[in-house]
Amino acid sequence: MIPALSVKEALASSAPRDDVRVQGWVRTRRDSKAFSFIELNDGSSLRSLQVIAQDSLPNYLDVQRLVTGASVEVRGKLVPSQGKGQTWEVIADELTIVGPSDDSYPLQKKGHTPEFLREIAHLRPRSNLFGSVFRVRSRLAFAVHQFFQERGFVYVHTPIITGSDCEGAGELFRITTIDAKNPPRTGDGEIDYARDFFARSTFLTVSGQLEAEAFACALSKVYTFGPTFRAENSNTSRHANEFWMIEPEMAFCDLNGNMDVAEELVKYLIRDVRVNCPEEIELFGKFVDKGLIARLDFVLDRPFQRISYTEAVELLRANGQSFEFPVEYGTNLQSEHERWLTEKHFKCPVTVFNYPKEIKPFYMRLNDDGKTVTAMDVLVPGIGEIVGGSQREERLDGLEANMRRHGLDPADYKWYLDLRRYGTVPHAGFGLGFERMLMFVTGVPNIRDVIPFARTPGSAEF
RNA sequence: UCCUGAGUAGCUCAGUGGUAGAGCGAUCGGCUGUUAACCGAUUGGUCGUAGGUUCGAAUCCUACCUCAGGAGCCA
Repeated sequence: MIPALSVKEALASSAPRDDVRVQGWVRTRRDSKAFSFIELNDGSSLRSLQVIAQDSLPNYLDVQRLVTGASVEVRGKLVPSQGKGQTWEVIADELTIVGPSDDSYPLQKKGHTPEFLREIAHLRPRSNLFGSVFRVRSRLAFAVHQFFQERGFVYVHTPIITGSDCEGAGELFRITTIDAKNPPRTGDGEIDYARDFFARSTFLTVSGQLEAEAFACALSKVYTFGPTFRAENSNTSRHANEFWMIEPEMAFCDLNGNMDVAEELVKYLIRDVRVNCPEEIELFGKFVDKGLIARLDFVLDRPFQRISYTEAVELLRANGQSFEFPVEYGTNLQSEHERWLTEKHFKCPVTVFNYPKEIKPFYMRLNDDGKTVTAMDVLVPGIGEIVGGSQREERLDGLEANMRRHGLDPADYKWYLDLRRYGTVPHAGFGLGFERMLMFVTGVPNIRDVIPFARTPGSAEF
């Protein structure tokens, strides 16, 4: 049997072919006098392949009953199309109905709302929009690895199950094999996790950063790319409880180097998708966000705006713009403030750095002013924070002091402190939200629509 | 978790106290190298759930559920 051709390969053909085999799902079918047009899609490309099924086929009556959603295999000739709209089509010599469908198939030829498609998450990749989103997702993940591998970074698989329960990166999902109906108890009646599976409390990771630091202090430049779990009851278009995060960590690197890599990475990813997913980006520009392509190109063309937290606060206050929440030094910037900076004032991605130490986690390096730490956030229009990172505190005394100030016991972080005890080096890293990056390059406004099967509060059906 | 809004046919929606509607889809027929085809007919409903007000509720009230937008948390 001849090998099957993907729809993408068939459409890219440079010459007619006498004998081809294609497989896929029927997007739509139209009857003509003596034959039937079938649009065949196999997800290899946004476009479908037109198949001509003539009434001379022995199973033509069955072919005429084919409805959207059915799967078929076609053997025939790839020929130049007589009609407009496509260069190639397949004249079927043999059409096998692999799996029929029926009128209860929920996807129609017409457009559906993303909210409806979310309810049929198992079928939505068969739509143009979601097929495109997930092809881009695959390409974007590849580009992430390409970026780091080209630059000599080592990919590290940090653990999914972790015992670090106080990183300050949000609520955690507990991992346990304890019988909820009959848990072991300590003397004072509390659940005794020392008798749990790992002989201690364990959780799904909220960040691979601490482990990545250990590897950076050995392999110099590393990155992680994997799932992350936060048990936050967040109900927004840009939060999910399971998401993927990219976390580079670099030894002998300071805040400026960190900001350079973050900016380079974001631009690299945009450029890669622009070049390698042109049809998908065009679709998003047409049906999802009319300003998408102009915005992506604009971001590629100019440097990100860099501004210290202090300068940002001054700028926001000086502007006289009335905000719902007041701008005050020492508090986190509100979403409306970030939006104003990226969308109204600079109209491009903005990297804000050197935040007050009170509002940032213990591991960030204290600046010489004694008031700020080397934090940096990359904010992008429409989404807000897409990158969060810092130069890490590499001085043992300083790190221990930070821990105490945050109410943490240094004894719980012995291995992490060892990194400062033995051959400490300045190092820095950041986290890039993979889905947020995907939202940015596709223009898709809801994180639930860039994850195959999204996990959000009250929702884990699929 | 808080604030706001919305749940009516498979989908998108109209219907503000008096017989449940349209477009699309689907089905059947016609026409046609068609391509979000076209023409005609047919099909289609616990009006989110449970209470309440009223002679009468899709419509007014209460609670709950679900979804969306915004806020907080952050990636």
